[in-house]
Amino acid sequence: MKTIIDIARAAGVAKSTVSRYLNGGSVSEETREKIERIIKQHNYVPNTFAQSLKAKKTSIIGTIVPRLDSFAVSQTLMGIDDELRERQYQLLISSANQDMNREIEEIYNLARQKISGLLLLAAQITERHLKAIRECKVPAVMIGQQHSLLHSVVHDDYHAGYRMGKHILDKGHRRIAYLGVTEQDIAVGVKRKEGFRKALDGYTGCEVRYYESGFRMNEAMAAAERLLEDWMPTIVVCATDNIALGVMKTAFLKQIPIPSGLSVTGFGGYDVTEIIHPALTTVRYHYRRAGRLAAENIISLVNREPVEMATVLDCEIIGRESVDNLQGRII
Amino acid sequence: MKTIIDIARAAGVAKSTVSRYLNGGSVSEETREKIERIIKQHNYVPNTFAQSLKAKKTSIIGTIVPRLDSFAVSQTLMGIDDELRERQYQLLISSANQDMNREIEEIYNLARQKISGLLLLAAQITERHLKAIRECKVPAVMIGQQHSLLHSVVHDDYHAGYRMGKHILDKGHRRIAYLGVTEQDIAVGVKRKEGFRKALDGYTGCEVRYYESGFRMNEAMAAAERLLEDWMPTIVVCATDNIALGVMKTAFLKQIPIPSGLSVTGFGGYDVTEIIHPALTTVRYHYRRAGRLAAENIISLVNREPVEMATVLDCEIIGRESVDNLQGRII
DNA sequence: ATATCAATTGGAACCGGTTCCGAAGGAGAG
DNA sequence: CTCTCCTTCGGAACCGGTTCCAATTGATAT
Repeated sequence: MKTIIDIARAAGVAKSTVSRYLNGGSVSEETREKIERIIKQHNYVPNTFAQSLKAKKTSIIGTIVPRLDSFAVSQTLMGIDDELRERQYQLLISSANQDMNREIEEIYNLARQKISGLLLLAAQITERHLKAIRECKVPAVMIGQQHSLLHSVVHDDYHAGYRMGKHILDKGHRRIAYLGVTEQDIAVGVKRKEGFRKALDGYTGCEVRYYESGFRMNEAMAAAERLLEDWMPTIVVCATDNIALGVMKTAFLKQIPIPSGLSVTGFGGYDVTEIIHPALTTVRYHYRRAGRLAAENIISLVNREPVEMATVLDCEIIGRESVDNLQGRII
Repeated sequence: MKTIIDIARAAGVAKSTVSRYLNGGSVSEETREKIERIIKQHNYVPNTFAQSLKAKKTSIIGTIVPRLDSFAVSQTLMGIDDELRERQYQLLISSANQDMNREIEEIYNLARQKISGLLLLAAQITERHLKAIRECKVPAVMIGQQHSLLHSVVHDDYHAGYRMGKHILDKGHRRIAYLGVTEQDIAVGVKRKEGFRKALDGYTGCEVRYYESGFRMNEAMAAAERLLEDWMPTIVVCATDNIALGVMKTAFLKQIPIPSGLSVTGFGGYDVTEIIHPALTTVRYHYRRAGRLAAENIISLVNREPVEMATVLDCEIIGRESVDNLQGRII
């Protein structure tokens, strides 16, 4: 591998001159051309370590994700990748594999690699997260969750819940089950439910019951089992698409036709929701755009430009076949 | 940030001694303890750039993937991550975003970062891939595709096809459509089909027709449309789960009941295939294990240990509801 | 007591860049 | 013609580690 000294020698100049050429310092037209030619000829590429060693930082943005096998995560990553690539930053992905301790570990780990910014996709932000970010003195942007002390790019979960509430009311549903998740997850467990509750607020002649499930399919199926034994609503509004898929599966197994016997909705806009039959009514989130925006914001932070604390992305209802229109029967 | 000199001064030794302590050289018990205490106290961590600069390599394994939003890819990555983490290697993921030029670019790019090994998930291996790997002098392991000049970890696509063929014959199907993909993709386009063909070989009273589709859902739906207008088989064997999902969707839209009106199968063992209704008969591939093995192999290569050129993983049929059993009717 | 040897340690060079500083040379002003 | 000033360039220090080599020390063998 060629070094800057080889180039300098071949060009008959000092290595500081080559360095200056590379970094846009003042170099005469003549030497500029000479160096350029020689660099091409040897196809020389500067050693990134030597550069980073002196500079004490890199152009790497570290991204910690809870897991890799999730539609939301991979879409978001693609958005991040798009933006970073255009802006000449490197993306370093690190999976915490659903383990919060590892999330914290990875923050320190990435800091060791002198990443210049951190993007964090996490379900919860704890004191330990904050401590790690503070200690590492690394600019950070959260995606998907909001926190008063951190910059973030979030989806408008409250409105998503609200719109979903209005949507199913429009469709004539009045016996409603809401299958949510733990309130430890602010975005999914609290905001969506609050928006939903608000939409139904003051609606008389409307019965709503709230249930809770885990995030995984099999937990959702078990929860659906319990729910449907407890009560028979006309619709189950699920806090995520995965939960909705679990409910649908349970309904199929119980020979309950969807949507005529039971309507189901989700949140997320996952690809599969369109593929399955009947297609699932859900809320589309703009993951990819969120990733892009987060990448933009972290770059701004790295360059010490001002960035608003929370960037909120809108989302939209996608009405599909999994919700029956009861309007006719009710009137 | 503390440097090795701070530690050396605080411990009253030379920095070479501290370095020796860190790298397991000969250090007396006494100084060992002293240095250990001081390192903990300052919580010092060596600068990775300075280390890599001298060592001229890293403990990073670069992985190039064609895209991030694929079940197979994310599962494989998780397997790679598991193994690398255990073995103290770092994983650097790079997405080529379905663009082959970018695959090549990324090889050079990763080489610049002095990765010590390369894992490559790609649909095709061209001369340019080989050239890049050769030029960068980086050990590489391919995943999912085989090539005579490169180490690889592959799934046994031929047998997968063969077993699928036998399976549907067992179920009594004799009017069979095979919906494949381009033969540029050796594993998916050629191997699966060959195994399948072999299974049906010599079976009299059996009509098989071969069709081709793209990899994406909407291409699959269009292909299914043409196929079903052309001919009405009892089963469509699809080269991937995604294509199978497209066929199922088309069947639903055409009001053809599955499996009583048409059976469908896929390859891949994607999660969704179990969730949908009816659940899809498919072949389960061990992506995660493939990732792990590839990681193991690349580490061996990095350490100049011998590794067999091709590691082949078995896969298994998962018979589910999307295939009707015609056996009774035929007898 | 002295020669031999292994274990331990410090000093210096090195990895491949960046950056500061001062010198050289040419152009324009007085 | 001389004095500034600006542009261009080389030299040297530095970033934070690793590693080679030589020196020191203490123990063992002779």
